[in-house]
Amino acid sequence: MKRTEIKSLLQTNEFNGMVNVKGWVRTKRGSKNVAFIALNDGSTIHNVQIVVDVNQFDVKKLEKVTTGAAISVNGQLVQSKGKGQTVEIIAEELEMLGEADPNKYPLQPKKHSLEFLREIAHLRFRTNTFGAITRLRHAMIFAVHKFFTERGFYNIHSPIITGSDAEGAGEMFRVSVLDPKNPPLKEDGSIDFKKDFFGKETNLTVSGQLEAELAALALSKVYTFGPTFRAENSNTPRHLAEFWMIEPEVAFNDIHDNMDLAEEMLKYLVQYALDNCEDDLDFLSKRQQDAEKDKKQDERQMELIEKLNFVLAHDFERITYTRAIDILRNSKPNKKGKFVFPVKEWGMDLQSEHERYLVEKEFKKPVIITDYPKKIKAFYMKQNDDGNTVRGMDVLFPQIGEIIGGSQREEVYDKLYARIKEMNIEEKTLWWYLDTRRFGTVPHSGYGLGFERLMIFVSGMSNIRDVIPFPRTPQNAEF
RNA sequence: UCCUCAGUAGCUCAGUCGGUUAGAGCAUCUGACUGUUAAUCAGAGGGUCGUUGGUUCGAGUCCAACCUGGGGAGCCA
Repeated sequence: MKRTEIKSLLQTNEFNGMVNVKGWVRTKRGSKNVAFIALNDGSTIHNVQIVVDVNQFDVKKLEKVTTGAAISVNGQLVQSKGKGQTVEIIAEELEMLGEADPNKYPLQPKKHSLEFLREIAHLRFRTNTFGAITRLRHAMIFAVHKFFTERGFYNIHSPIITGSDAEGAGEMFRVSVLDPKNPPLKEDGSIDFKKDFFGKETNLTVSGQLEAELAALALSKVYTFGPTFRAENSNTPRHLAEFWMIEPEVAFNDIHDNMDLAEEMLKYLVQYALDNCEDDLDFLSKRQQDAEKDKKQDERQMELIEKLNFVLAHDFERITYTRAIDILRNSKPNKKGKFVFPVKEWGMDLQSEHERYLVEKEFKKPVIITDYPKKIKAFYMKQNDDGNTVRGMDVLFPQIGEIIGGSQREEVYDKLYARIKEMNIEEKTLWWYLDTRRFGTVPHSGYGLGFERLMIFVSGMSNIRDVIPFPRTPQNAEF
């Protein structure tokens, strides 16, 4: 008999005949004559209830039906007599697919801490929370491709192994096939990477931006969505060593078009989640509300779905770095000396306490900051006429901080070249990038969205390690 | 990497001023119960107190180092 997914079973209105369901047991409870099995197959967060007339089944077989076991059940689909569910299955045949010894199986029908579940990441898919996150994550991946496809973008697979640390975005993971104990050496004693696989030193990518720019300067609208690797020793709830990044790059777009695209995309993704993941968001909302109970009143977050709707309903605040500094300088916490890093002069980098203040206290909604001092930003950002600032933009979200970083790119060869020299970047490794400014260069813009940071926001989870199946962080690559 | 908090049963935690045989809830097991909703009720089993060293007549408790985890900071998306 063909398996029916629980998701479609629960939506059915037809109650005639047998069905087959397969899945994993969440709980079994009952009395002398009747037992109830809550079964889940991952197609939805909801379980289907299996009703078992204990007297019609082998006692030993039923004993093995414990939390975590996989079973297949044939039975009549009927309207439920009990409260709490509309339909249920009256079991006629029950087949054990895979037992789960209750004395060894670590998941119990009770609440587990997220820290504990991280230690059993191979099994945490089987919890409501991680089922919901996994389905939501898929929906967001799909929505990203849908958004860009609907707008005429082409997806680019930028290389994962790269030969240059072009962006200077962070420490890199080396890719090498040389014997680490006995590498070939040059005469001066340094490692001879000419003998390595690619004939040069190579690393895992820290960004697909530069390659995306090359494609944008031919196809006009492109985006990448791939894995990104940073070997920074970052230990925070917002950083991963391996994460997924979305990087659109658009020819002929200026910084304002870029902001429009970023805001439109974020709102599209949030709307898509609300439209397509209602059940999972409801669960995640309850989960979050539960977690919030332990926090102080003023530290509590807005309810998840309310928060998502709030973002949709309001325009992001767009301010320049200069204005941000003005606001911060005159803010109460700055005057009262509450900031760990007091805001004094123009030119300083904004600390996360400052970004937080702007987003959570001053504007109470997402904020886009533009026109940063060129000293604190990357070499490729378009220089303004004032000579001091560049057309960079950071989109700041509550709790997360920087969810998007982007800019209009410097398209004028001489200016870009001068900046490369100023910042002591090896121009030899960037000849191909510079070439695009020599042949048919045009203004263009783009940005990078950290996919897991988006997931934090949409799911209401507070730690980035809980929105990716197998997080890679310093000292942790177990699964 | 820095600051800070924590590590006690399968899980979540309590453990007073350093003092007898280290406790609870949940989970598990056994029994009871005619439809339960994280079922309920009764009982039972379950411990290298993160590791190593030190102080002490005596350490879960005090000290040191290390390991692991949380939160904050930096780096950034």
